[in-house]
Amino acid sequence: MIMDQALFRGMTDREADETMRCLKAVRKEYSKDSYIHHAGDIISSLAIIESGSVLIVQEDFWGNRNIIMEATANESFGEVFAVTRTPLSVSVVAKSDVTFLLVDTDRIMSPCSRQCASHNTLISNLLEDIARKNIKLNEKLTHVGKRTTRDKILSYLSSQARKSGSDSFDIPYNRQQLADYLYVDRCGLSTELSKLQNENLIKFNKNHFKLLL
Amino acid sequence: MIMDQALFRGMTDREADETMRCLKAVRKEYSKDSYIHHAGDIISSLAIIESGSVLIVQEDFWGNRNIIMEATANESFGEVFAVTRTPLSVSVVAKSDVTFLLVDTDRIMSPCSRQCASHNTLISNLLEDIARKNIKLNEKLTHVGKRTTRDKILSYLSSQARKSGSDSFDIPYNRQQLADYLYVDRCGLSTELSKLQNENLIKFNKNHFKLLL
DNA sequence: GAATGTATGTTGAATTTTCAACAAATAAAG
DNA sequence: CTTTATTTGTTGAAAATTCAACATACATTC
Repeated sequence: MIMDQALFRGMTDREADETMRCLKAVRKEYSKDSYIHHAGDIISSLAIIESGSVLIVQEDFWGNRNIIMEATANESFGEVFAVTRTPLSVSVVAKSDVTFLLVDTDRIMSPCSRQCASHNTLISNLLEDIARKNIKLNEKLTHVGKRTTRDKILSYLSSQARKSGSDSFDIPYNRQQLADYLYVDRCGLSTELSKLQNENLIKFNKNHFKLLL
Repeated sequence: MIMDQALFRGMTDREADETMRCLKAVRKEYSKDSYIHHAGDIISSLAIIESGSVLIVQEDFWGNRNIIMEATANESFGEVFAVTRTPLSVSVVAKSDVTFLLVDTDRIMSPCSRQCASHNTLISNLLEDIARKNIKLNEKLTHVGKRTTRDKILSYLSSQARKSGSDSFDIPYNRQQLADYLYVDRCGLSTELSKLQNENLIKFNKNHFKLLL
């Protein structure tokens, strides 16, 4: 269902459909392993995945390849590059056979002749999505920016405590996932968590944590 | 001049002024060291600084204070939190006496009665700014996410090479700034750069770099 | 051009992180 | 309940980072 897509929040299925037609969205198909975008390309459309999935990959000067993330059905990609017309710093590759809708962001941003209300909703949703991603990135950066595993942990736990509004809360990651998120070694993470517990700064059990003053 | 502000790109001074009135922007004054926003607050307006400057600070559970960034005249703050209505993860403090314009983001996002063209420009600019910030954050994260100083450097230099479109380019930082950006020790950075040069992977002189195959 | 200041590079010791191998606890499957 | 798989914790050695102190190069000012 197309309206499961975040960009269509607050629209009925009919409205979403109509908006896509009004914006002249184009359906594209790519077969597994083919390149959808190459690093350096300048794109003018965002893509909404209908089926299949894509990999966002980065290749450095010496050819080392790195998977940044995966996007799958009902997710989108390319928004920020399309909106800013910045040359892509990543490539996009079809992980499986994939179909998606391409929507020109200029068309999204300029008012349409029929003044449809869903058009404004779409713009709001796009802005909100990007802003939300922005907050997440900023947050991660403040954790990751700490020099030691200990400080990364404390920064992360502080922020989770604030979000939950309590000094006692669950985190959405297991140890390996938390280590990946903070860019540290899982063993080092476990060790440091144990130390923090011994020093009575925190208490934890599985993914439930409590901060102590 | 108000139109020096990024959000007013493409508008005349008169248009910018008119738009601000149309959006019922409110002028606020805060005196040095007073809190403009507290972490946890939910805000609905972005702020455009007219004079003075503010500090975006973060305080963790144990009370450690950390300056994230500074914003000064003609810059703005609060956009992403206002747009998403996410509780602030930071506080905003007046670094000096400061005046700014508060603009409600709901009003920005909903079409105004007079259908002014600058209104659409404003929305575009806002979206573009946030998207651009997003790209910067993502980029930094891919560098910072590497585990070793060496890999951080190579990731950063690769991306600069791509941006410049050449294997030979200047970087906009001195050593200390680059170290800060990559969250590493300046001495370690210098050492690693020298190693890379000895291994004939790169050549550099001051802030000019060349990547070698 | 001497003196001062700033940016960069170098070194070794102390600290921290990673890595590998394994132990213990918990969950899932038969 | 037993077996198997998965997650988490622990340890010590190797590798990398930080830190402090200093050397060198370069630019600026008087």
